[in-house]
Amino acid sequence: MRSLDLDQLRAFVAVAEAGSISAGAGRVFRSQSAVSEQLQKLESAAGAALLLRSRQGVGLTAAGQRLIGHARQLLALGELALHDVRNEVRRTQARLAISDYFRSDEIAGLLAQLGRRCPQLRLQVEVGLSAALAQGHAEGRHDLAVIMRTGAARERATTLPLRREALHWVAAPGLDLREESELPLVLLPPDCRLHGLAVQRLRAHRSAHRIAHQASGVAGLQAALRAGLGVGCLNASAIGPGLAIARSPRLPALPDCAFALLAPPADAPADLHEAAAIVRAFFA
DNA sequence: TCCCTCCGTGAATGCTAGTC
DNA sequence: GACTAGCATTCACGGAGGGA
Repeated sequence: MRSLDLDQLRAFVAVAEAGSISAGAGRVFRSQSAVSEQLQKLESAAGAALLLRSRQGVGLTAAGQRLIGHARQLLALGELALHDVRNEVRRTQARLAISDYFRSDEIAGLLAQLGRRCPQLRLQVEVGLSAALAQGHAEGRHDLAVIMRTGAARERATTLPLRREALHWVAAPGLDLREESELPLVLLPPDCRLHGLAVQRLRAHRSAHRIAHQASGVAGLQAALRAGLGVGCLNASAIGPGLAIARSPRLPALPDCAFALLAPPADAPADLHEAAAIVRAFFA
């Protein structure tokens, strides 16, 4: 009866994450040839090819993709077992803040991945407005924060770019704005960056407008837009079903927005830096 | 103590993509 | 086409550990 060797699994995960046997070998502090042989033994034990080898590096086969999730769980379980028998309690509190404009289905996927790959983390998640989250991070109330930015912002060493998205005017499909002397706006409160941006752009464009509905969160904002209460401003990935991009000469062009990660400080526990790396990889 | 097995290292080798 | 860099595999060798 063949069984899986934890050292071989560790090498396998390292190689898969590094993208090559050479790079993976460095991660497990072994020579490249030793890791190559470990992988061959693991494949022999598994009875299937796990890696697609090429001169540019390695990728995962279908079997490898199935195994890697189990491998991570087994390694995490092994760590947990060791800490248990040594009577060590290793739990790191991770206070994660995420912009409300970040897609909720992606938040679930991100948190699931963090839970799988960092089982020692005790996650505490807050979803809110980016300005408040950034302030919370600066004041040490959040360890990591995924925030949305519009326009130029002062860069800090701990600010890591994640991705850019287009901003759009959004409304229920078929909403007719021609009858409205003032554009009815559906926005979050004034401390929301998109609220300020939308109003500023409309003023510069000399488009008359009024706040028709002020929602407390993006879900409420989407619901109000779907109900036809007016036109709002959303990033591309937040335009959910039942909403469409609104086009009118009265609506000025909008800039792109950017999601960024406010990472933990350099002296933070290694678990938090690992979590930050996972968040970045999630966006890659 | 000897022998065997396992595992790791380093050198040699082969292959491919990129560069000049 | 020659050269180089980067990648993988193979092989010889040595150390550690276990059994007789």
